[in-house]
Amino acid sequence: MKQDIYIPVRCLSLEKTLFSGQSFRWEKKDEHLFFGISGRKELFVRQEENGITLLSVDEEDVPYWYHYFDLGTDYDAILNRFQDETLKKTIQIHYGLRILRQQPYETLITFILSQNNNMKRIRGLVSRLCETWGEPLSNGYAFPSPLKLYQLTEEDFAPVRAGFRTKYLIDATNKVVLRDVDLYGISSLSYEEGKKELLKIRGVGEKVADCVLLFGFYKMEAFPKDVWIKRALARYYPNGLPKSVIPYAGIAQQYLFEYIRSCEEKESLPTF
DNA sequence: ACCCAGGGTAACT
DNA sequence: AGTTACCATGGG
Repeated sequence: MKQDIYIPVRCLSLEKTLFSGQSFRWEKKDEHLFFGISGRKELFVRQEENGITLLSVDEEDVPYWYHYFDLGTDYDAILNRFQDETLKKTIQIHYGLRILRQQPYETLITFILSQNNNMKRIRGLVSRLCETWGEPLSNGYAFPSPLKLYQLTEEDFAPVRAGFRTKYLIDATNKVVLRDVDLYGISSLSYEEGKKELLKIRGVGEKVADCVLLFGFYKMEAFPKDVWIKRALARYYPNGLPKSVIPYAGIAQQYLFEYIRSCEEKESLPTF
């Protein structure tokens, strides 16, 4: 039985959360309506005043999306730890931004594809990967499973047009399927041990590993340093982040990412 | 035509 | 341990 489920929640802006460069599988349908796919599940979701409405959703899928949007976490309590001037300003502007709890393999592959690439093109790569190798759903395509992509060749991925990233994608899938990398075991590992595991994959370095740990495993101390975050650190935190921020550095990172990217004085920023 | 993009690797000092 | 050219591709 499909039905609309309204869930009240504070501090959740779908617009900010879904288009903040952590997921590449969401579309904006109109002012308040969004459509996206996670794994093999599709969702239409509407922004409400004080919450969201899951539209025409199977009752058994509600816990999945509750977990995906991390609705059990009190974001106000976390954001209250951010008391320095810069972070307070980022929260003022980008309040409602959250970290999604995405699927590990999906996150691993999309962030391998993200390297030395821009967000618009990453969306294109991910969508072509799903269209080529993912199962068709009602309104789009599922993210292909590791077994589905296992033993595919570079030519099989040609339609994706991922360039030099294709061989990394292949290596990641091989290692996950053959258990050279125990991807799903990372859930029960510490941040450091999980990172060590991910770094076994070719094409996965510090930054991509941190993205996977943060967006795919919800390790909130992970702090991915892309070119934008490096600019923000150089500019606002030459001496590092405040102590109280460290345990939730990943969330601070996401706010800083949005903030520095929307900064109008781009010309004055170092390029790294 | 040129520069850059939610970087990583290999080959250098 | 810290730099640097190179990697495919396409948008601005």
